[in-house]
Amino acid sequence: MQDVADLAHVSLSTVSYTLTGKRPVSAATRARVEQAMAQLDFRRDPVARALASRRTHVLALAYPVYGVSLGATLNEIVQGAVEAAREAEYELVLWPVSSSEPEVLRELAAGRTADGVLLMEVALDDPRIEAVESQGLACALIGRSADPADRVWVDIDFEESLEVAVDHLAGQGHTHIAFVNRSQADLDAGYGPSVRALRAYEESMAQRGLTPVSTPCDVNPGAGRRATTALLAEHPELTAVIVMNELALFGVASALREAGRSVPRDMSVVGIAISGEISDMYDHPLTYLAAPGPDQGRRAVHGLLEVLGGRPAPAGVNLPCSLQVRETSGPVTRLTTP
Amino acid sequence: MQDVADLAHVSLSTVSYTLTGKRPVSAATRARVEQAMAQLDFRRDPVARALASRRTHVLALAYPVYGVSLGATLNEIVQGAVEAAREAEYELVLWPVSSSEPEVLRELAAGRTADGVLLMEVALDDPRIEAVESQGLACALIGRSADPADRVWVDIDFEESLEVAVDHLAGQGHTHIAFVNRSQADLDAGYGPSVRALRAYEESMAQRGLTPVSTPCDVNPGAGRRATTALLAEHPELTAVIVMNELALFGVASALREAGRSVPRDMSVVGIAISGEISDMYDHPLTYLAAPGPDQGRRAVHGLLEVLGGRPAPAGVNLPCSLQVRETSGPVTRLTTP
DNA sequence: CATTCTTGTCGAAGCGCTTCGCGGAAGCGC
DNA sequence: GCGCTTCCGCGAAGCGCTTCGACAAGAATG
Repeated sequence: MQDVADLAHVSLSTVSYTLTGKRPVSAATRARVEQAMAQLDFRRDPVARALASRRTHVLALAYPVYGVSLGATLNEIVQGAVEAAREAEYELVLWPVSSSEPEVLRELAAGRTADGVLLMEVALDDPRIEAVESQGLACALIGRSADPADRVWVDIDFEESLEVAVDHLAGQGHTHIAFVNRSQADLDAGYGPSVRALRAYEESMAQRGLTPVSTPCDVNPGAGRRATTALLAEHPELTAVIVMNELALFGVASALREAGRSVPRDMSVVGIAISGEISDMYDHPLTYLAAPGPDQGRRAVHGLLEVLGGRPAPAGVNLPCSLQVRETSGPVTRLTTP
Repeated sequence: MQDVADLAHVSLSTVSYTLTGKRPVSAATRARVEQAMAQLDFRRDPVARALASRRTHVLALAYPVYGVSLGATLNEIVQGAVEAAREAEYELVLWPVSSSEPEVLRELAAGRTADGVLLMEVALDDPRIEAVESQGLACALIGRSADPADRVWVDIDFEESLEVAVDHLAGQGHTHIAFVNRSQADLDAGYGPSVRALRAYEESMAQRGLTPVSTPCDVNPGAGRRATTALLAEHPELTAVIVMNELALFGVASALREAGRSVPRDMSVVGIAISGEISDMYDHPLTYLAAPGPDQGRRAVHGLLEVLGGRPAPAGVNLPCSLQVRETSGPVTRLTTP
């Protein structure tokens, strides 16, 4: 940095000020400094900068490496977050921690190698929040906690999503619509998405005078197949199924095939809160409600930056999923005998 | 740190030396210092430490966030790496970068916020290697490059794995064994695992005078189903299939079910280089060659630390997969008519 | 007993930046 | 022409550590 200053015939502090913009620098000086920096291929040292300014310009995202979700949906969020961070000249790193080991997260936060932390897959009562905040770091939630007041959070509007899905199917004449949720364990743990989606599904059905039929389902194709097979056996009158479970979707497909139900002639399938990438992997082009993945990541980062900037903490948002009508949903064409 | 020194009646540098161990400190002094640290709940600042010592004590793992692999297998590697790093008092962070954007990686490396970088899913000619090394950072490869000489790498022994798989099946009387590989795109890109596994499969078959039958297959259940269906149509004499494709496995299962082939009575299935978690998700307990995931991560970290420590760069290793015989493989029970 | 090591500790000089206080040079009104 | 403010730039003091040279003791050596 001193070299740059010398070359531009200014003092070292002036170079710093042109870089940080924290004090005015005349256009002429700025030009000379920038020229010198380019000439010397100067890049300021993030470590020294962090030490002097007490800001690392790093945002950490607690990345759940334990557990078997399909990367795609998680990674869309990461991608959005990375982009948003990059635009704000922040660096985003992933901290590999399981949600069940808040102490590890606490240690990481104590090191203060990041200015703020993004938490994904937040449970209703998530110990990680306290772990981060106890170290004085800002934190933003992707998915929301039990008491989201006064905190930055970004979540999916499950209420609306299920309403839209049910509406789409009901509008096509379906009256027997099932819902395949995430695992029973999630439900028991009070994991937001499972709980809220189930409730929303039941309400949407009730409003139309329809009887809800739902089942929890582990996140894997085999479980999806078994759950669907069981559902069909018990409720042969079903003509549509809503699935909020990435991996189970594939099992649903095979169960339907085995049951001799063709899609969408005999049976409509709608995915909830999944990424486009998953839908592309499906047998037929899948009708689904696209998760606002990248946008979630982006907004969470923005929220976090607001907090870091000392601005009033913005409230949380529920982002809508957008309905993508493809080829797995259609009007009822075969009358079922209940 | 000065507070600790005062409380222990020693100088600041002595505190530092008891922490780093770079100079001898008498047992008595050490005890006093440690007591003082405990009393004050002192934790040294990683940022200041990094600035002064030019060592961040951080290892970065380039984490491929684009692309749809199933988290499980990737994450086993991460877990192993995290543990190994933690044991060595290093911190492991994930840098979210796609393998197709080496410039991003170069920028990250230029910031020198990590001492070394782990690269996963290395292609035969991977531009990321140069991107990292050009910035003077050490790097270790998980999967190996075209010219792995003089570099730290950890890979899976595909040669042995396929030999073991073929041997296991041939030993049970199978003579018509197919191989479902990863995508054609991987094969074209010269992605090590696909290429080496295919070659190894063909050699193992040839050695026994058997005719190899293989197919590339995109990494998703639908593709797996189609590939298997096609395989069975063209080679009805098949009685076994080896699958090196996590997601396709599930499609293989449905295709077999649809073709009326029961497993393992009519057909044996063996997974290659997959994690236990995936196998658990399979319909029946799957016979598979377990990827040495955690061990790969662990060894890569150790290798990287050796290099950082200035020790002679250890050569690479091919780690074996261990055969886990479960219920999807068994002797031929029905004679096929070719 | 003088000399050379060894061992344990200290003070001070950085690491590469940010930031604070200060002051010179314009620009302004009267 | 005088004080006044405003605009820019400078020097220096850190940020919280590591590390180097120096230096007392005591141990080992001849």
